[in-house]
Amino acid sequence: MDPTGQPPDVARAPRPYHHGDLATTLLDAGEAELVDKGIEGFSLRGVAKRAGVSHAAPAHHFGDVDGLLTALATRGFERFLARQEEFRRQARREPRAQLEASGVGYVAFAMENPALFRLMFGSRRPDFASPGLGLAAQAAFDDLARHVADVTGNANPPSKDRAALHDVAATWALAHGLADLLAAGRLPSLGGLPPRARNRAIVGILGRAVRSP
Amino acid sequence: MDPTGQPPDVARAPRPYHHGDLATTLLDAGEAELVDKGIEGFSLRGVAKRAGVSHAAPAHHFGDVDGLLTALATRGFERFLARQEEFRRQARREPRAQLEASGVGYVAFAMENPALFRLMFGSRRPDFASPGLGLAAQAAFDDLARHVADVTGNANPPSKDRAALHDVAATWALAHGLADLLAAGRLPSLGGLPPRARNRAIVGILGRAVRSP
DNA sequence: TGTACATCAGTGAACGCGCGTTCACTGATGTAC
DNA sequence: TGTACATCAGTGAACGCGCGTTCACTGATGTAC
Repeated sequence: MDPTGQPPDVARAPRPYHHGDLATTLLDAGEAELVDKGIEGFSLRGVAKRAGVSHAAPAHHFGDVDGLLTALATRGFERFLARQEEFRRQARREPRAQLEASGVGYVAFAMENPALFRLMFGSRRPDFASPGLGLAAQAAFDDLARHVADVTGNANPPSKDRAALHDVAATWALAHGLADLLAAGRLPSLGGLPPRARNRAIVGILGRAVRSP
Repeated sequence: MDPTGQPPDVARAPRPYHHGDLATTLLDAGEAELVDKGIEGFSLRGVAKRAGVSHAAPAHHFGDVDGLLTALATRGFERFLARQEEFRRQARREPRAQLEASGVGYVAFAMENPALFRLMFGSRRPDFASPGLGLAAQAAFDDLARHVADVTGNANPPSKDRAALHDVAATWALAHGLADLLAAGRLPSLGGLPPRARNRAIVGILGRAVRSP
């Protein structure tokens, strides 16, 4: 319990009329709302309440509720890529190790942010036709495809080359399937392992997707 | 346009006071509602309207809205298994061909019923602790695990044997990832192929999950 | 440095709506005798 | 075969609620001169 007896998310000092960075605060509050209520129970008023702001305030930054969800998904894809990069930075430079690190990061992100992952991959509410979200999602795909190509040595675009398509589809599907099942709590015998053992298992499984040339 | 000028889902003859099989009608209407509105826009009143029945009627059969969603997911898992069996029946008896057919059926079901698939695998609203749904979901997993074991020749339970766990996790994740991505319209270069070519590609990809002994 | 003014960001009341659920009811069906 | 009665299945009105959005407003900030 907070010793002042105040709820921890209420500012002690009188908050200035202007917030400073309400957009970011609202995105953080939106993520918390997603975690708590799921996409199905997500509401603009709930987000505003979490942010400690009147329920009409978000409109100034995101337009309507779908605008906020689109922004949340966009930031989600950016973090998704960043998480994969983090794992790659700690891995050997060799293409295979880099691809494995990407896959582990893919799955780790989903397990760390299951509600956000669902918004990004399992909801129709964000506007994927909006340029920001469209580009962020495409960037994640392109990044994975590039790392697959580095391993196979096949630089042809998947849309033109059947082998390239199969390689990238297999890798993506394997990572995505593990991510989705583990985020949902399916596969408990894998998800319940301690993190290091789990990541080792994931690397072993992901290795089946593509073979080096 | 219907030549009688009547909406096709309105009965011509006065409907008797008792419906006969309202439970099934409501499940069908629920699936249509899912397809149209998604899980996020799903409402009991919408389902009742589709079924041509007062909005209080569903309570007699399913209790509340979550009861209906749980029943929908349960029937979904039963159909999911049945669809895989259909593909297996048309395949060679050899274990590898049977497993491939299961995977193709897994993906086909998801592409044919994307909204239902999402309810089954991507929503927290159905009550997975209810015996009916719990058993139906477990049966689907057990079925897949059995076919994986038939291919690998490893009969140890995945919870005890690491190799068995990796094999079943890899197969499930690969099928599930393809299903989820294709159902969502991601992977258009694969999803856009004509059905026969698509299934051939899926078989090729699924084959990477496990190796025969 | 001061002042007028435009713009921006957040407020709080109000709106209309669709929702899930409850409730007393009524029509239909099944069963006991 | 008839009748009384219990049970079942569906109705329609009513409830209270939380929602997204609109709106006139006000406090704060930035800028031109």
